[in-house]
Amino acid sequence: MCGRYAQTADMRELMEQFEVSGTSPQSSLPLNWNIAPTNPIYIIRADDRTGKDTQSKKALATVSWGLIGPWLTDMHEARASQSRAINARSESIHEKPTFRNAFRSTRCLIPATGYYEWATALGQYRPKQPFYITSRNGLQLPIAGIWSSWTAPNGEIIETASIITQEAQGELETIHSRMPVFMPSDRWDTWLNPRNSDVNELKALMVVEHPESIVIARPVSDAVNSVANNGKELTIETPLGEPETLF
DNA sequence: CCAGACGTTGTT
DNA sequence: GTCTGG
DNA sequence: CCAGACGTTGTT
DNA sequence: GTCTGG
Repeated sequence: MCGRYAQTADMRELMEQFEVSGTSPQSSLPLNWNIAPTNPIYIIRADDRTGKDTQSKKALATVSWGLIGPWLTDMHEARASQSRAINARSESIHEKPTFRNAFRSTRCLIPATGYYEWATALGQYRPKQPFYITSRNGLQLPIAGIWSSWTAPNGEIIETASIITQEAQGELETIHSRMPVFMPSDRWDTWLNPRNSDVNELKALMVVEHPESIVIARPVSDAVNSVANNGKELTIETPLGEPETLF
């Protein structure tokens, strides 16, 4: 699922919606309607990693999309690892070597203006028909994620993040079998607090009744397929082509 | 013991 | 680094 | 996630 | 078919 998304808000807007009172990046990211794996992205995380901060202040940060296996030592392998670890299954995230440490200690929210989903071959839509999925209330989608820090051989510190997924529900199920985990605002502080490391409690936070009810999916053109394309037009609703094979 | 994986999605 | 498979 | 490459030697 | 790059 979520392998491409849009982030077209400025920092001020994100800091408002996510109540960021801690640190924030020195410079903002360019508006991007076609964010691809390994691209720079915004995340919201606890300002104080130790969890000693009782005010649970939140920070805005920029990281690279896709976690790096913590045992890796080679820059090239790290890059390859990132492309393969952009999504973490909520069902198994607590036991996967690539994700488990980050799940226990460094969770985050990944804000998305909207994300793209391509229809699967066996559904009711033309295979690869792209959809743009946004929040019904016009706010940013608060996607549950994890982040981690990796030190390259040359000493460079690379921070990365991955999106957590779950089984698709409701209407989204007709497009694709997976969807992101959306984190309700009343759970943000608990989710982000590094002191919370109980696997069962954390997994419970990812379970929401009718998570699909907060979003709406609209078909868009194939232009989004190529990462070379970028712009508001990628998100404009486009009529569906012939939905089924004619016989 | 050592070697090899370590991830997700979707699928003929 | 740590787990799984052989 | 999709698109595009998938190769070598020698060199303007 | 499978990997890399974006």
